[in-house]
Amino acid sequence: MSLPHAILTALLERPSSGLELTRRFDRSIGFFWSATHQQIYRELGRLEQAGLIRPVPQPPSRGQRKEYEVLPAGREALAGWVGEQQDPKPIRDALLLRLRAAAVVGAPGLAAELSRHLELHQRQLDEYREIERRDFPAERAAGENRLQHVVLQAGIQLETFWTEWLAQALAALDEE
Amino acid sequence: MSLPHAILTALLERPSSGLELTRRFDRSIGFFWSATHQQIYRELGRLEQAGLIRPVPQPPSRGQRKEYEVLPAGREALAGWVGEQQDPKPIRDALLLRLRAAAVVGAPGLAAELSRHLELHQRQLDEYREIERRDFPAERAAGENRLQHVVLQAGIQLETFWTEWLAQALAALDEE
DNA sequence: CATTCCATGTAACTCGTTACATGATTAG
DNA sequence: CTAATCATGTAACGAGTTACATGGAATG
Repeated sequence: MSLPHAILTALLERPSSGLELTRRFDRSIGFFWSATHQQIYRELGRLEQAGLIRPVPQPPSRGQRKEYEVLPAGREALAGWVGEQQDPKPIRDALLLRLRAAAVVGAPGLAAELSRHLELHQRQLDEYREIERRDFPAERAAGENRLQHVVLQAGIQLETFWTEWLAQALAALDEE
Repeated sequence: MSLPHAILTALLERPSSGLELTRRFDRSIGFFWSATHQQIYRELGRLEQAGLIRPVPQPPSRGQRKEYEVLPAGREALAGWVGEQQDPKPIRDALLLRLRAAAVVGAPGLAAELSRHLELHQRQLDEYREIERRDFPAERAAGENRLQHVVLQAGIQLETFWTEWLAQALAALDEE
């Protein structure tokens, strides 16, 4: 049950319409919780139904955009969720599965696929590093956005892991 | 569409009944692709329907266990899947989301939760290391199970990342 | 013979994905 | 005026989860 809370967080950071949310779920928030516009509209409906958000009364009418804001009940629901106990999800990765399958049925073409993934992860890593340079310059490291920085670092370290591991895996595949 | 291929891989490694598969999905295979017995039985039905596996003719009747084995068509389907292009899934992690939410609504109790996760990941890491020591002793590193070892190393490195990052996150949370 | 465990399933639901629909605004 | 794009949705499906059902085998 994370999507509604992802949306509540996003709306607290800034009230938005469905499309704006969709855009934001392609960038910052989407870096660790992605969602399509279909999911978002469905969830906005449920959150409004549940009395956790409401459409903000509009400046006379700009097209048909519907801007939402979080109600006090929504903020409380989010705070409660943040404090819950939730066990980490076990790893679920198709690439690892494919490597294991390759050990049984052979691996033609897998090296190319690993290289491709390596490049994709490298690109993502570069993007995160760029964001870090822009948003968290070294000399005000202990600011109020310590938490955001730590979240970004998780992304950086995860992508670093993938690039390093994929290089290892390629080396191992070479020796087959 | 990974579950059917996970099952095909498992059955190629060793023909099994539904319950045996369930057990194996709690251990080795489950370390990167978990599944419940309900999922497994449903998928076994589909795979049999599709002509990719079949129940192996039974030694007169041992209870009601139904053992399955992979047919040639199943092996081909698996080999094809291994060679496909599949983009890596973006990160989707509720804990990172909760940290971001905590930056907005506050974080009472989050430190305790991070510590708890740290301990869980540490335990998982220890388990992987134990498996590595048992199944991949140093001096025959270049054997035929190079690929299995590389998969296990992914698990080890991922858990290592989490333990290190959680320590950082706890430190950051402390300074709030 | 009652209970527990083994073994295989059904049913109902939620979440995420893919394909499609519809009306309003803007650009050429 | 037409086409593109903005913005909000609906519908159908598949994968995963949770709760429950059923019957045989083994144990006291």
